[in-house]
Amino acid sequence: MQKQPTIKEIAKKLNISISTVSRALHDHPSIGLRTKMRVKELARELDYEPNQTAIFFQQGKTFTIGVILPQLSEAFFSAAISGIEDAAAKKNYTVLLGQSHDSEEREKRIVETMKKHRVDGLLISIAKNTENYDHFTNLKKYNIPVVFFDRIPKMESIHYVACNMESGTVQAVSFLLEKGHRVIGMINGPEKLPASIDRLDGYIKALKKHRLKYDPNLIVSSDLTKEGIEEAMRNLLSQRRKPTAIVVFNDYVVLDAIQYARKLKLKINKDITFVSYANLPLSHYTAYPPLASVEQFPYVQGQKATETLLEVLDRKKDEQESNTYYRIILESQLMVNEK
Amino acid sequence: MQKQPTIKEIAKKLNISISTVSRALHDHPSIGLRTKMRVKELARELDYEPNQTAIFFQQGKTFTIGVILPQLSEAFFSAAISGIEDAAAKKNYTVLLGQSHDSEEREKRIVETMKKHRVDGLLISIAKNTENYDHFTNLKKYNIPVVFFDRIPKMESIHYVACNMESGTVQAVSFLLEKGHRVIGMINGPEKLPASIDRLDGYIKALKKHRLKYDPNLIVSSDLTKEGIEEAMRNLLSQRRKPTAIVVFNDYVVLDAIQYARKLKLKINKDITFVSYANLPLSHYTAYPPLASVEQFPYVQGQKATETLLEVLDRKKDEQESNTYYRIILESQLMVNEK
DNA sequence: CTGTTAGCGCGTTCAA
DNA sequence: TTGAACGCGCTAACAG
Repeated sequence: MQKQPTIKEIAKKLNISISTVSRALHDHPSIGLRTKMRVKELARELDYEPNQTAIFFQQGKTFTIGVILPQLSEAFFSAAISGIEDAAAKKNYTVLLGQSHDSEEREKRIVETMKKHRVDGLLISIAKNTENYDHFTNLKKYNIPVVFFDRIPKMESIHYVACNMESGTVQAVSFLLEKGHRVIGMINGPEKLPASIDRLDGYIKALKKHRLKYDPNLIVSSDLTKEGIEEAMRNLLSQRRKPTAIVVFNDYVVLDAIQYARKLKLKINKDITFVSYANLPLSHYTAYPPLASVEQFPYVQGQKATETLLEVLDRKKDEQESNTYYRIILESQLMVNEK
Repeated sequence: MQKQPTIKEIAKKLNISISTVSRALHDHPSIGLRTKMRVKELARELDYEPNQTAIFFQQGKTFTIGVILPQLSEAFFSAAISGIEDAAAKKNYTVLLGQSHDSEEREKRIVETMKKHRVDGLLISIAKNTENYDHFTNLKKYNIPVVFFDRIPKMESIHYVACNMESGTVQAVSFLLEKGHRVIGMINGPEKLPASIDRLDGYIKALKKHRLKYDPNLIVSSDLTKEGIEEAMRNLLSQRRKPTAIVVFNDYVVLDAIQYARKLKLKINKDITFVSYANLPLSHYTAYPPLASVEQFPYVQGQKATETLLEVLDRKKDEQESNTYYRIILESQLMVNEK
C-alpha cells in the first residue's frame, strides 16, 4: 500500500517543474519532445494516474450524473437504468445511483446527497406519492439540470422524456373494439397519478373516436396491490354491464387480475380478455398472458433521457443560458401476444 | 444561476476567519455560542452547502462505492443492486454504477473509471468470460478494497460473498431422487465457469450420498443461448438412459428447455421434470414452471457484500493492515413450486 | 475562544 | 521551451 504518485513527485524526480509535467502529460505543444518523453516514461513506470477528485474539484465538474428512481428491482427501472448507464458510459459519464423506494422523504435525502456529490446533472423518475416539488425546484438555484423520465412531476419548465400512454391506451382500446368488445373495463392506478390520468384520457378518446359513450362505472382506480386489484375485479365483474375486456394498469398487476379471473373459472381471452402495459418478457412465458400489452421502451427512455441531459450540459458549457425545455415523447406501441 | 457560497464568503461577510466559520459549522466545542449562531444563521440564509468535491479531494475519501456487474436488466442483478444501494445508503455511502455487459474489455475500462473516481471500494460480479484478472489484482496497489459477489474469480486472497450452489444442487438432486427419479440430467453453463463447477460438484455429491453411480453423459454443458439449450435437450433426450428429470442452469434458460420439451409433446412434471436456479418471481406466473428452483437471495447477497466492504473500509481506517479475507457463503435454498 | 498558515493535486496564468 | 506562483474550498496544526 504505497501512496499514489503525483505530478509533484514526477517533477521532483526529473528535476523539472510541476507545470512542465502537467503540460507534458497533456501533450501541450510547447513542451520539448525530449522532456515530454521523459515525463511520460516515468509516469508509466510509476503507474501515475491523475487524481480525478482533484480535477473534479478544481474544474467544478464531476462527469457524474445522478439517477434517482423508485425501485431498482422493478423490471421497468432496471431496463431504464441499463439504458442510462450505456448512454452515459458512451460519453464518459458515470452514474451515481439512488432509490427512493417511492418515499418522498428518501427522495429528498437522495437529492441532497446528489447535490453534495456535485453531480453534473440529474435523471429522475419521481416517487409515487411525491407531492411537494421543492426539492426539485431547488435544484435550479444550484444550477443542476434535471431531466425527468417516465414518472414526471406536474411542473412547468422542465425537461422530460416520457412515453405517450394516452396514445398507447387509444391503441389498446381500439384494438379491443375492433375485436368486437363493446363493454371495456379499466383497472387504473391511483387517481391523481399522471400515468393514470393519461390512461383514462386515452380510454375516453378511443371511445369518442368510435362514437361510443363513456361509462365512468367501467373505470376503477386501485392502489395496485394484489388485494386492490382483486377488489377492482370484483367491482367490475359485478356490474350490470359486465365488461368482456379489461385494460389493466400494468403487466405486474394484470397477472393478479388474471389469476383472480381464473379463480372464478373464467376462460381467459374468451370469457374475458385482458390488455395491459409494459410488455415485460415475463408475460411471454406466462400461462395466461394478456392478449396485448403497451410497450413503453424503458431502455430507450433511459437512453434518451441521458442524451437529453448531456445535451443540456453541453449547452450550459457554452454559456448559452437558455429557456428551451426538452419534452421528448416516445410513442408507445401496442404489442399483441402472438401464439 | 449564482455561484454557490463558500465558507470564505461567509467569513468575509462576518469579518471573521475562514477556520472559525469551518469550526462553527462543525459544532467545534471551542467556538463561542454567539459566533456559532451568527455563522449558522448566515449559512442558512445563503443556502450554503459544503462543496463535497473539495472535501473528497482533501480527505482522500469519497464515500462512494463502485459496483460493477454484468447486466442490470437481469432480474438477479437488479435485485442485488437494490440490496447494495440500500445497505450503502444506510451508512451514507453512494453507489457508482457500471455494467460490463459480460465483456472483459468493458470490465477493465470500468475499473479504470472507478479508479479515477477514487471510489472507496468496489463490489464486483465478474463478466462471464473474464479470464485475465490483472485489472483486479492491480487494485491492491491502489489500496482499493474489493468484495466480489455471486460471480467470483478464481483468485487467492479475496473477499467474497456467494451463495452455495453446491449445496443447493445437492438439495435439488436429492429432491428429485426422493421423488423417485433415477436418471437425472443436467444442463450446465460453460464448463470453466465456477458456477458450473459448483453445480456439477453438487450433482456428484448428491449421487454419492444416495450411493448411485455417476454417468457423465447425463451432464451437458451449454452456452446458455436458446439454441444451446435446445441442443443440450436434444442431446439428453437422445441418450439410451433417457433422463426423467433435468436440472437446468437457471430460471431463464429452463423456460427455453421447457418450451422445447413441450414442442416434443412431453408432459411437464410427468414425462419430464425440471428443476432450476434463481427462483425468479417470473416462474410463479409461468404456465409450466420448473417444479422447484434454488433460491440465491440476490438482494441479501448485495446487502452482505456491501456490509462486508464497508467493514473492510472501516478496518482500513484504523490502519489495521490485515490479511484476513472474508468469505461469506450464504446457504442457497431449494424452493418448491406449490400449486 | 479565534486567527494564521499550510497543504491536499491539479490546471493555468504570467513571466522569463 | 520552461518555471514560479496562484487558486479552487476545505480541514487541521499551530499560534496566539
